[in-house]
Amino acid sequence: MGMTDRIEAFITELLKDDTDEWLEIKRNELASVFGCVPSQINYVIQTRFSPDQGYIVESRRGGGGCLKIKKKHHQSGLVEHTIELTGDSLDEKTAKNFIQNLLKQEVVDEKTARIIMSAVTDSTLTTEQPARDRIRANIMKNMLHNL
Amino acid sequence: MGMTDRIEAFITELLKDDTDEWLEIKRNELASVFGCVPSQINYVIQTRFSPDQGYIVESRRGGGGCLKIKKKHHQSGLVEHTIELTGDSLDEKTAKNFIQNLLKQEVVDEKTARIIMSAVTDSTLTTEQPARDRIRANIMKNMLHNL
DNA sequence: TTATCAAAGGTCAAAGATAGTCAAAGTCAA
DNA sequence: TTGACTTTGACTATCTTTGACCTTTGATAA
Repeated sequence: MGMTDRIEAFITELLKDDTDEWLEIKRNELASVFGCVPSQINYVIQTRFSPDQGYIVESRRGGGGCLKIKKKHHQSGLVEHTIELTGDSLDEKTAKNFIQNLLKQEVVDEKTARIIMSAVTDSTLTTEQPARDRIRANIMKNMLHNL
Repeated sequence: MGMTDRIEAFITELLKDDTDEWLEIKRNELASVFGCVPSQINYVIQTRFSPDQGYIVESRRGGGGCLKIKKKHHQSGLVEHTIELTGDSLDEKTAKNFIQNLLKQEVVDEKTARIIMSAVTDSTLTTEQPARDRIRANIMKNMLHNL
């Protein structure tokens, strides 16, 4: 397991406790704990704690600055929320993030996630853009409705 | 016994232990153990651990990347047969029949059938023919491979 | 008050680490 | 000999790690 995965696991663990609260971390501090450069933390945040993956991140620079991370919670249910976010067009990467998020939140199991993923990857959707992203959005929404 | 057969045997042996778990291997590492080029591992995977042969393979590139292999649990000849029948083009009515048949034979449960159906109905596939039936076939085969 | 400085965090592109693809060359049995 | 299967390696795609340089903020000195 690489650096990024370890830092991800660390943050995820911290977030488990603070349900619904902001988790505050110091970028430089965390970096030195893991023995990596500070900008690696940004990479972790960008690739593992994006809005698509159900997180909100804010930050403050300067003295006493920090990163604040929070897990989103949805009143209307994650599935409905994901359908809304999908809209009329959906690219492959975002689709993947959505599915991973549903899996992480245990809304779907691993097998279902894989089946859904297999229906919306670029390798199966052989149409030209922008039709491809529109079809992907359609398929995604339909499947989610039938969860 | 050639290289490919030896690598196949090696992986099969490893899979025997992890029942129902993902087996993780490093492509480059395995290649150097067997003293072959890395791409030989891909050949082994393609010819010996394909979906048709009952395996699911995923992978990650980049630092910390790896191959993940898993033996599918419920091997049913019907799934493979359906994949064959699907071919390169599939109309809606036939798709529906296939899914109902899989359901009747209890190869898939109702929820899974519903999800698959929702991905291949005409109402989601908004492309013009004959592209529509080709995409439908793709989606169908991909999903079946991941059952 | 205002200029300046130090202490955060942000950006981006290059380098590094894996895996994938494809076609040419090699091998072997019928 | 020929055709199917195997082996190789050059080139490609993707993900991660690192570091130089940039921006923002709060504190402090003038």
